[in-house]
Amino acid sequence: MADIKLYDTMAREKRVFTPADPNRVTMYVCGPTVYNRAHIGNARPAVVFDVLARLLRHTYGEEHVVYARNITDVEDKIIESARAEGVDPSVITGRYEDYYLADMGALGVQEPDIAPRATESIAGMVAMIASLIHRGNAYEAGGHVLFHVPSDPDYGALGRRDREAMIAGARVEVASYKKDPADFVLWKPSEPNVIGWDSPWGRGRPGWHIECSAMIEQHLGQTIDIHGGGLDLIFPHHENEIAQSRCAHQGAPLARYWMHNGFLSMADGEKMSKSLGNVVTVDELLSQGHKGEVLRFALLSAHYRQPLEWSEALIAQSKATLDRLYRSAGEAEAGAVDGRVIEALSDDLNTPLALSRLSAIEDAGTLKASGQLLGLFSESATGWFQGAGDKRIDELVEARAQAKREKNFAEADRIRAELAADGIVLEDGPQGTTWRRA
RNA sequence: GGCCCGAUGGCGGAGUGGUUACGCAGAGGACUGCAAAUCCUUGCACGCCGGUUCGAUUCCGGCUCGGGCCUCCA
Repeated sequence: MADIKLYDTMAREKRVFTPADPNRVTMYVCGPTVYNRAHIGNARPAVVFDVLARLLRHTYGEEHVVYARNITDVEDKIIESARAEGVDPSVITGRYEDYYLADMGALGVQEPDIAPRATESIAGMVAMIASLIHRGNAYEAGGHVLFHVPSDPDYGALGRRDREAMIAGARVEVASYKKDPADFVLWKPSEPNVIGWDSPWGRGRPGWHIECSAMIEQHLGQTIDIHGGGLDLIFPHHENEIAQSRCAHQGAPLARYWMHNGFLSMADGEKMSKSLGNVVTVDELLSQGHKGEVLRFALLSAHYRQPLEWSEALIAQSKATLDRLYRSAGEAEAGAVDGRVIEALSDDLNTPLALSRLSAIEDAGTLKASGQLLGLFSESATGWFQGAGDKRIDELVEARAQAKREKNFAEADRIRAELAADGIVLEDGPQGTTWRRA
């Protein structure tokens, strides 16, 4: 079995991946806060870590990988949305969770083994917060419970930043009840009309970071193998998760490998983000007629740590390449996965290299299996090119064949043009004519 | 201001101390009634300036440009 190497953000280098227990490889990825539709940038980590999960399953066995991706369903933006629509927050979260799963599913993302919701782990959060208070790492102030950053001498290791820098660069006013400017919220009070849970510190709701720590503890254990997420989560989110979990667990590290995906940018080179308003949602792209698998291919065409500029040209190139791969794979049954593809993926998930190696595969069955490891070839070539069958097309194709037999090329070309107007491309081969949707 | 990352041919994008993937697009050819698809051929790329070296796109330093993070944005 080839070694898998992963770039570990903590170590700042590629490291050979050795799970603590090869029979139970654990991975946790920060999932969505469900208050709006996922944009294509949000889809990158879902797709990237989906590929990693597939690779791990292929390497360690289907039953030996536990992949969790959470749903953050309590958060102030959710509360704002619910208030704006005049509905219960659960209406918002239920709706966007469904959308999220549908959108990711369209991109060929398999559902993780566990998809914990924050609201279902409140008890674990309360227990962890109580433990942190007990150990002197957290304190109650002004109705809040705060993590006291100076109580953790190792704070800041992931992002490599010292507290002076963090404080100097802070963009937000420091709340007066904080003992230290870097302290962050574990629990905050909820007004009577806001969602909340009873706790030793009064009715309130959890801060963002404690959610992940508690869900990881509950579902995967104190130390997991891989923790993933977007680059922007390194600080403060993952830094805070690390501090909370380590302090609550007598120094046990939260994760043995930290992985972070780079960002998508738009044509102007700027990061795609909600606050900049330059987002395009997965749903919009699908509505424009782009196939989910094409979008997936586009997302995988750059290495996950590299920036990727999202553009129409990228989508078009991805489609052209995928079309050709589908032709090569044809209707073949999946065979064994190509070793060179595994090798590429095993080298820190080098998907562009893996994709290029797909082109070099001779055997259709090997190609199909290898593509499927990347989440491609979700359907047969016929399904890919034709979609649902169409009797009218079949009739026109037959009529054209008749015209060709009669050497009536004018009529044959007229029919071909008629179909072309509907986006149907004809291909004459030795076994007759086939058609596909362009 | 602090920290970090990137810079490869028309486009996407690997990789490497010396011979420079692959894909898309383009060009030429074969095939085709014409196309499409396919096959073959083709393509003066490694941001700038120094350094190390017999030799650097690849290592080191500086610069320029671009991007990201700096309290809840994947």
